[in-house]
Amino acid sequence: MIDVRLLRTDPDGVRLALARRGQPDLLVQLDKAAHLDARLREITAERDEHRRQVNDLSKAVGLARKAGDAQAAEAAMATSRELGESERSLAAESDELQSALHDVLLRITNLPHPAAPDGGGEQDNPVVKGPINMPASFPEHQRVPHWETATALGILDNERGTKISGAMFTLQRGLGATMARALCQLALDRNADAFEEIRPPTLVSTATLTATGHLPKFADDAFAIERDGLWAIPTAEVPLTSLYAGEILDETALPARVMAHTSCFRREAGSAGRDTRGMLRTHEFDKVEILAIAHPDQAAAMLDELVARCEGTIAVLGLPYRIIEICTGDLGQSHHRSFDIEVYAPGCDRWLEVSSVSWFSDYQARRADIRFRRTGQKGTDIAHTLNGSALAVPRVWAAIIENYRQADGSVVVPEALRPYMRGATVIPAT
RNA sequence: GGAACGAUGGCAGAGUGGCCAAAUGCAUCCGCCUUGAAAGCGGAAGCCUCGCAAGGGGCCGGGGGUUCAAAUCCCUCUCGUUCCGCCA
Repeated sequence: MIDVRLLRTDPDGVRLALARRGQPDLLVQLDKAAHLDARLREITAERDEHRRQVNDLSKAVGLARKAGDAQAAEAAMATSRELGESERSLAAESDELQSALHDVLLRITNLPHPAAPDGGGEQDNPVVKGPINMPASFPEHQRVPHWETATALGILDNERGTKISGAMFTLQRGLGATMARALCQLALDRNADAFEEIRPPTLVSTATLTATGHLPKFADDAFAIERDGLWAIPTAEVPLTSLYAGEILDETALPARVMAHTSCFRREAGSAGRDTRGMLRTHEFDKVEILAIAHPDQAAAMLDELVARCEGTIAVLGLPYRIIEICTGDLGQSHHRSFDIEVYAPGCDRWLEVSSVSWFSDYQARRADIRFRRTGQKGTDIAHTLNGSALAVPRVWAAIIENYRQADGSVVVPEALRPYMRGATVIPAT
């Protein structure tokens, strides 16, 4: 959530920042929030005054009783009873306003970072680095889509995956399955120098999925286990962000860095028929996520670090890649500033988004109530959260199959993965 | 799934209608002492919110109720612990 106080003290600034996203309705919601907030404060002040009087009278009753003055006690009780009536109705109104304001605020997006590039949508995202590792041209034998190569090699069996679970579920087998696991191991090992490995739950509560901004707006995108009130996580960002929810951290504990390898589940509602072949878009996939809970002053540098770490893993795999920055029109609800890493897949002839690194400012942390205490100072502050995909398996896996395909149809195992693949150097054509 | 007990400040833990924002201990911060530290001694200090301020209001797991007045009584939900049952 954005800070209501900022909306009070600098309404024009908030308005201008949000306007950069190019969604007129956001500004309507913003006005609604400002109006509700003003009304709420009016009512709350009035309610508080009534409460003060009731509190004073209650004390007076106790004192009068003790002094043996039954008549005075009785009089104070009568007055207090009357005040109680109006106090209750004011309190009810205040509660209503508060929950209405909360509902509106939950759906208002984060403010873009001033340096985030302006733009109307995906097509306006600028390339900020690369292409790197990009050959001048690709030989014909690399112009084969991964689903054809992998199926022929017997390492991808989507027919059976579909039999088991339905469309958009994949199944890797043999060295294909091993390579999927190897990719995760590589990503974990490359970040183990600074990140604590977590194995979080992959089914989470509604509160947890709300903290990251996935609810209430994007309920249709997540798999729900309604009977138990649980949701399947779309990314490890969800449980990792809530790791310290409701806690007050010591400033010296920041930045807190954690990582996790989990399955991720996405309904991909509305994308039926798109990218359904191969592994470009699936309901369930594996990913290693790295996440930091940082002091606001550390956040900008942390964003750079996360980008560098995610980029490093792609680079060590020898894949052609580039980095784009997400423009204001394409920025996700919770996002303050984001970079995507894209890998080129010659078989599909497409740039594939394989990693997204983002800074959420205090937007998620306010929802999750993650605070920190400055050493030697009173009070608490909201922390900042950042995260990035250290490695998302399916698209990287697909890009390897396409980029490392040889003329005989076999696929060379990238050097960096060999230690995790029992020494296999090639996935042989049978 | 059944039963019992529990949930209080950063942590531990008293408190069973008004004198309670709440004892005490640990941790924290400031000072004294010390070459420095520890120990010791003295002091400060919960969180949220409204307000320029003075000050006000709220918060004892969440929600509801009883009462002039609730951490305290009642209902309900959630979570935890232990025992039984089941089980990788």
